[in-house]
Amino acid sequence: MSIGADPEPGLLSRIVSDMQAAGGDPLYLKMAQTIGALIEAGELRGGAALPSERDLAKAAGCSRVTVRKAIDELCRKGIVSRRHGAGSFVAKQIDQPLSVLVGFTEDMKRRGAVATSRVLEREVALADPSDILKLGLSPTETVLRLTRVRLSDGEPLAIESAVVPASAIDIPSMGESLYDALRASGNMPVRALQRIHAGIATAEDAGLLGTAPGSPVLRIERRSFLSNGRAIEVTTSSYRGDRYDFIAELTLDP
Amino acid sequence: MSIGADPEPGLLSRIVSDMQAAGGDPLYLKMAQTIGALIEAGELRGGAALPSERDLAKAAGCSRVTVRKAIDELCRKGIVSRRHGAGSFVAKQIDQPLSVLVGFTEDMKRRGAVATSRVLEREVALADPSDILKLGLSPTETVLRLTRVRLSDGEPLAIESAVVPASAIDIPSMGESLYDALRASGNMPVRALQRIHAGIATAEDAGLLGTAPGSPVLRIERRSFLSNGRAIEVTTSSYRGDRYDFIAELTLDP
DNA sequence: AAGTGGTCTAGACCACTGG
DNA sequence: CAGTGGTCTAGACCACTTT
Repeated sequence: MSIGADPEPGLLSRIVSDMQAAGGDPLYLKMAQTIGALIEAGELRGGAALPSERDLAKAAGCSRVTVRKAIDELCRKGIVSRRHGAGSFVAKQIDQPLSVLVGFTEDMKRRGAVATSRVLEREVALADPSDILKLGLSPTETVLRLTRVRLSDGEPLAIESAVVPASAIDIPSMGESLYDALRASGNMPVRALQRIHAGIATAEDAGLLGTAPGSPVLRIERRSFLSNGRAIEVTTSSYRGDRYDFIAELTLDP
Repeated sequence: MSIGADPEPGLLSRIVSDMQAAGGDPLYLKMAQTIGALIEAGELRGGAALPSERDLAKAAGCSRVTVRKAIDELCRKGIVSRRHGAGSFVAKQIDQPLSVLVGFTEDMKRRGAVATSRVLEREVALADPSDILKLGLSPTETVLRLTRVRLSDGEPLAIESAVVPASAIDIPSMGESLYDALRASGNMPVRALQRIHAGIATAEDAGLLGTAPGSPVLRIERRSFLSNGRAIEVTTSSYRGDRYDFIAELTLDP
């Protein structure tokens, strides 16, 4: 037997004992979280074998169906892969899927920078026709329009203009992060579509971004949706082409 | 009862009878395909209710677990959404998730245009250090390097340079489409990461794309991977900023 | 209260991988 | 060959929505 590919001895009991600690989640999620934590903590290296589904079920005192749901979850996140007839293994390349729905603040944090911003415009106004169309509003609704220069480690990186229905956030208590405010009011989007194209900085863009007019910018229009499919945010941004890359993941089977 | 939200009468028998036709796939996939086909054919509109899981199981003569797996599949693709305690419904906005892994030819087809190309360079050569790094090759391996101007409906849209290990395709039989060749040799990637940023056209770019030097371009570097995680393709492209948008989907939970 | 999806069980058989 | 994941069953109870 090739030792490297076999489940680490004692792994089974580690998983089961750690699992007791988890909260009120369903059993299959607890198991997925427990195994996921062991992987993220580096205790299970890439390529390491998980215990077999039957062993996990026996040790955890649950059915194999439940174990399968737990491993399904880990496969969905891409941190475990299955091989029919062979076993389940920790995925080798934990290439962070960077196409995750986050706001500017979190995006910068993930890139190891600190986000700040300078507000250019902040108003509550009647939705204009374009907002009505993109957000699916009624013509009498009001929106918060927030235009900011976004800075990364103190350097201007983007001009961002966000529009959200005024009813979706508690404006007085809102801080720097729009997404924190959306989350606080239970309106955090779960999905977004981005349209990305290349443009060149206008004189105004250049002044705000500290670049030369005619320099390249990445223009991004983001529409974000709640889990019920309702649009909750439209943001248009212009990023400095020389300082920002957008990373997208594509998959074969949608 | 609100008629619009109830399952269409006769729907159950439609699903079950159509299901018999499907091939050797597992039962849950057959059911998912059958329902998915009804939705794509427009027979089930957005918001329409599916029959309950118990009804589907009874009508199809299978267990509810199997029905749930079928509906899981449809939910994963985003064409059905569940509401606990209420039912399962056809998703309202079948906003095609456009961030699907396809080559230029298929991308243009989906946008309703015809793709052609003009080959600038086509050679089999030793992998250079950059290829070795990005594709994980050994220094003695050879690669196919294919540089083309890509045209959409006859107009230049992009300059694309692809590198694949020579061992991964049958070069003599290869046609216009690199992805067709990869598929034919069983090396179709299932996943890719794209790095996208904005740039401006050099004089050479401009000449090939038929634009002015200094006009905006979208520079895309794509690395594609097989299901076993091995890198199979690196393509760098420059798209005309005025004629191409990249569309990406972001989700909250990776 | 009735009906829905969400979780879970304790089995079973099949298809595949590996020694 | 033994062991693995892949599919499937016939139930059960819980949590939630709707009427």
